[in-house]
Amino acid sequence: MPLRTETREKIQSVAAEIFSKRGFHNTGLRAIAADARLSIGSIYHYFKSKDDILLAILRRELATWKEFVADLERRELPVSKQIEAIVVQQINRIGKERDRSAIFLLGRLEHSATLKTNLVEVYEEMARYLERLLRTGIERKEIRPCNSTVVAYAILGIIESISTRIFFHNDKITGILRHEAPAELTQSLSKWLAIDPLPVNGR
Amino acid sequence: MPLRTETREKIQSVAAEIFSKRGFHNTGLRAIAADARLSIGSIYHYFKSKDDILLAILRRELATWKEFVADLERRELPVSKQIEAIVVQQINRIGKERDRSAIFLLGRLEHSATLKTNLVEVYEEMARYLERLLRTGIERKEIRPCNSTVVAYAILGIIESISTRIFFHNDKITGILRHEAPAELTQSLSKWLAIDPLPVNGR
Amino acid sequence: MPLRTETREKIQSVAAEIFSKRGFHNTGLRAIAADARLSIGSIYHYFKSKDDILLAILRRELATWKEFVADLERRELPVSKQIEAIVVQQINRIGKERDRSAIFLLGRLEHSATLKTNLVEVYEEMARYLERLLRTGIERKEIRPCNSTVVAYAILGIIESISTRIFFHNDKITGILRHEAPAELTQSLSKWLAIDPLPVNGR
Amino acid sequence: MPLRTETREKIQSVAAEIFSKRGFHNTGLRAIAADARLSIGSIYHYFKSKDDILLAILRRELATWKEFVADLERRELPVSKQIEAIVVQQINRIGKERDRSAIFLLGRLEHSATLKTNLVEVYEEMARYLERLLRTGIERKEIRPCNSTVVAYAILGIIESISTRIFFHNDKITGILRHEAPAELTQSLSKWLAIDPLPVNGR
DNA sequence: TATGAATGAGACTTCATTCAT
DNA sequence: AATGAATGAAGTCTCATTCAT
Repeated sequence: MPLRTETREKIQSVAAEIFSKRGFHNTGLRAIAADARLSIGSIYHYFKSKDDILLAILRRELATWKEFVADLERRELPVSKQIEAIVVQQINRIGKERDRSAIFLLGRLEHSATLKTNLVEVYEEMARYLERLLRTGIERKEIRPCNSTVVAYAILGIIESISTRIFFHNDKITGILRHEAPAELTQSLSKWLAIDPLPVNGR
Repeated sequence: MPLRTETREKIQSVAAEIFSKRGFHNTGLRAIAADARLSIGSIYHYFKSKDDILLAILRRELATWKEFVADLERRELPVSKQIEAIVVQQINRIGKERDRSAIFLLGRLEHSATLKTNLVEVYEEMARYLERLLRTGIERKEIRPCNSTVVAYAILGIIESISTRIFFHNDKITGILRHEAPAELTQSLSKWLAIDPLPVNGR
Repeated sequence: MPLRTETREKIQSVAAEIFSKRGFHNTGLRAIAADARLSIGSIYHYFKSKDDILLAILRRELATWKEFVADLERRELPVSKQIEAIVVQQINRIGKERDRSAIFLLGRLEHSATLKTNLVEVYEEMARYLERLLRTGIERKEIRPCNSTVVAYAILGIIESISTRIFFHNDKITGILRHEAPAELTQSLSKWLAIDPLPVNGR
Repeated sequence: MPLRTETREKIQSVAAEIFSKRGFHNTGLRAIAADARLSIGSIYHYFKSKDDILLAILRRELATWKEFVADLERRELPVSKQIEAIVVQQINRIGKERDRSAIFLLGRLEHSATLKTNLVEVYEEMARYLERLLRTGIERKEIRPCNSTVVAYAILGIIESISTRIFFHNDKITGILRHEAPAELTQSLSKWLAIDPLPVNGR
């Protein structure tokens, strides 16, 4: 018999999947209840509102992200490797864990004013994290001096765009992105952020 | 007395602004009617449904984009300059023409299944265009060989991410992005896509 | 074709009748809509919520009451006659204008916290009015000195109790109350509030 | 370990308090369960429905009332003293025993059609009792001839109105009513019901 | 061309009640 | 005896759309 926790997680997973695929407003509680094999009423034992479900999903996603980046830091990888790892990991997760890779898909959902703050905060928190990472890399001269704010949002945009494309389609391009994006982006990022070679011999 | 066309455009502009800001589902026809100083009934003289308004907006946006890129081609700029122009122009439009810069904001709106196809097509059409452009650049040896599909989506993601951030907020970061993103991204793209220097003296 | 105002009044009257009879919480919008021969949705053109309907009813009732007492004052009746008139008129209205005699039936309805304030205020306003009237009577020596606060609430209670009994039943007692309460209460009030006769010749 | 009976009484007391304060429909079983420190399920061991709880409360209140009036009769007080005692005692109980003074507050609660009969019966039973008492007083020439039905409902209304005002508020007026109502009403009732002095000398 | 009252389907949510444990 | 997860009916409310004027 499912424990409280299991049912809650079930609802969250199911909702994450449907929200990601169809959007928040296009997903009725009927659909969530049906997929979770529960009555609509039951959902309200576990979440106090539909908004609350989305918030729980986002909190879980954010926690996962934080664990992941904390782990990267602990391993004391060079900054460029950390960024690479973040990009590659997010892209690889899409499709493998559809219900748990929603952070980039949900963050931009249409939202009530109440939710907006929370959703935006998740995205902003990731941006702040990347910014700090970039600045550290610049200080340590591991990457070239660049505008960390601009580059942070650019990197998030890349992840989001490619993740979304993979998530929502299943065609030839999906395959290309899934298989080739990690290598291409690794190379792109390395060129993008590489320290400029010293001019050997100024004119 | 406004002509049919003017009223139609008015509705479109008003709707583009509100859809962008609040989302498609969070925007009722009442709100559009109020902002356009029209009755709800009148809107149905110009558009056959709410979905239809969104479609019209997207078609207009796509046309604008096509004109813009056609112009770039006509001027026979080098590929890297064309890409640069596309990125910079989109970012500069945000905030200046809120009601006409919606393409990147609307493309990711939650949508009914019916609309989904159309919205995605716009995004895909832009991706296809960038892909072709990149391949041309590679052929002409103006940019380094890269996976044009991956890079195309990456560039769209960058534009989208930064545009969105500028559009929805008005804080210090907004300022940074607005003023510094064009230069930073120009530089980033140039490094990213630059032809690898010939190894001076192969081993 | 009914004007906006007529429909609004229709809803109000219908709702007043049902609320009075069955209570606020036991009355669904379905019932109001059905009795008003309208769709549920339509009701929301005229009232922004179910609470709002109740508020509108109370405001109308209070206005009626105020007109009535203002008229009494204008006619410069002695205080005891005014009180008598108030009591008798309220009792006579019950049954004649079921949809417009709701003030004493609605004031004590179960209510949301939001409504509570408004509902209570109506009742309190009537109490305050009676208090002032009693004090005036005492000053003018038209009625005996008494605690105007206590007596004001007592009079309201009498009206409420008898009105309610008439409203909700239709039996022998209803008839007795309807026909005999005015005379009995007139006499009762006169004894209750009469100036004590001077002891002619104290033993 | 609480005995069945103690738990049952606990539920009843808690429910009486909340029903009185917030109303029947505004009180969920969750609230009762929480206040009684019980699970919702448990409540259904002691009462077969929410309605049943209210009925039990009313039956208890009615029993208390009957005991009280039986005691008055046993003491063979004059009728006017009995009425006085009833009025004063009810008013004094409010605030002292919030959970057991509910009869006048509950009697007018909104109720399902099923409950209506029962609730009304309690009120009617009190009215019948007062009527009989008044008629006895008239027969015994202890009080003036009056319409016992009308006066019975009037007295109930007075008690109800003042009790309610005390129960739901806590302001200056609450204090006035609590402290001065017993004396004022005692005096009022005595004047109201006093035997008319014999005309000394006809004509 | 323009209006806005009217509609009805469907949204989210609450809650008394049941029942397996 | 006690629990609380699960249910499903009913509640209030929103909104795109229609249509008589």
